[in-house]
Amino acid sequence: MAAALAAIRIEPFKVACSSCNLRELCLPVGMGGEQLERLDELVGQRRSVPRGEPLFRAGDSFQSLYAVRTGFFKTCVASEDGREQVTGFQMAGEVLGLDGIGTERHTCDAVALEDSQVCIIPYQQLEDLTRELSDLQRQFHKIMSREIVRDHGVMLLLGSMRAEERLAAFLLNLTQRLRARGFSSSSLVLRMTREEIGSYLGLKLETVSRAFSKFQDDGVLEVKQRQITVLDPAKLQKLVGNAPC
Amino acid sequence: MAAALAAIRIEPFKVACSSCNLRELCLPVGMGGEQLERLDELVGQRRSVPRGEPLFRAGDSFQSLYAVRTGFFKTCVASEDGREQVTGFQMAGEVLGLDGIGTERHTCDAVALEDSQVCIIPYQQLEDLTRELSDLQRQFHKIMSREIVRDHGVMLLLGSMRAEERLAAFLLNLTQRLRARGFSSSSLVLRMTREEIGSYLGLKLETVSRAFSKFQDDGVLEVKQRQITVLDPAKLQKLVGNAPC
DNA sequence: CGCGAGCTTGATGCCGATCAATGCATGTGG
DNA sequence: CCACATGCATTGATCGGCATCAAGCTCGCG
Repeated sequence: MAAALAAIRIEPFKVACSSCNLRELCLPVGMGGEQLERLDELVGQRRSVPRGEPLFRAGDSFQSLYAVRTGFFKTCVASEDGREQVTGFQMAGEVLGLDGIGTERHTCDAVALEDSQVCIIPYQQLEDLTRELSDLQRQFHKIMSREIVRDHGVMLLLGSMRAEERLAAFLLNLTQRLRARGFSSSSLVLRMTREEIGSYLGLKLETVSRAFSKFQDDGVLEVKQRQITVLDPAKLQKLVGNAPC
Repeated sequence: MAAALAAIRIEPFKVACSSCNLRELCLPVGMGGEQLERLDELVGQRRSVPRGEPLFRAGDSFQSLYAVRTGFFKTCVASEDGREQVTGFQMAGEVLGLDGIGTERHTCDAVALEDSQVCIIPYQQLEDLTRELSDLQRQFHKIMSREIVRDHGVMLLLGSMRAEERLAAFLLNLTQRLRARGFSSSSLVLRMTREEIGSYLGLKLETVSRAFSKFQDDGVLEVKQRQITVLDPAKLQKLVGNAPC
């Protein structure tokens, strides 16, 4: 109970989009001057989410979107009969909670995979502000649209790729997003378990593990538990899409 | 060439959302009076798309969204190496083209599965109007959000269901949407081939065919080519989600 | 130090892919 | 009007990739 309360503590101090180093990746893309000031008024609070704790759960009433400031999240949906599917992993600058707009309730769980912080974006106020700032409106719509396109990519992966192709595509996607944030694209630490990767990719954890081992044997990766080094990015790229059919 | 020109002919006469019998399913949900008039100004043109022809293709410049007025569409994405994945089937009242907002180019093909008509919703003008009409803005955001939620559902299906569960889930989804449009939910004519169903569900056409035959043997369905009758909806419902694990 | 969560690796089995043949409806040209 | 072509669907036989079951390993942590 105490832990649950701690999990939803809200940071009282202000954070400014205008001084955030993620502004080129996040909601403020392409905005300047006065627009950024207006956005600063909107996004006034952070929230800390300890590792393993939910930011929100399916069924929760929808009030806000969240921009990841630091840390790493997963989102997962469940069917009535208890099956779970990880639908995405989110890192700094990415937006969480878009699923809640349609029904005014969240439809998935968002769980921190490490100690994280998010910026709270009150949705009603965001809608009000996007009616004034067309650049913000445009950017918000783009974020939603890209989420749809990303989901289509995952469908393609789940519907037509074999296990090793899926893992290769997943790793390439991760390294690409890390590079966009100024991190090395050849060395990364996975924040999620094999089981979570497997759930995302529609595979069992053993299959994920075997694929990692295979990539290591083939000299594509070095794998030390969650510490991954990409030795041969070109070969990894080729592994995605040498269709057998 | 003549056929291509015919495919993009635009109907010159006006159609009004205010008098459309799909308005409770489409963009105008929850709007009345003056708002509907404004929407009528925006959505002024239809376009006919003959069976088999694309409404748009991946790579096309994005200008408009489309609301299906009559007919039936599929959307599909392709990877560089030529694999295809059907990402959805759209019927009357559903919106096509949301994928294009993010990059200002369409990222998937939308193809008519029967002779169809769509209403053209010029995107720039829609953005302008949503800045004035908060009800329209809200509804538009809900449509995008629900598309995201729908995609998550497909991921769950592709990532964790077995063949027969997938087909059962697909059929239940179809009948539900048909019922919402006033059609019988026990008798339906599929507008897509077994191969297209298979692509959507991550299965081969033979597997789809076998699952249909199995359902017929079990007395759940009557299957005559594309004419499907649901004999036992409860059993169909149970087929989704008796997880083996 | 020992426990437990997470990871690796091996052996086996099953579901769905693949290959192949046949059936069925629609349409077309002689 | 029939012969034939064509596209789609069904069904059977076989194969392979991934799931499943099981055992041992690694590492962080109380």
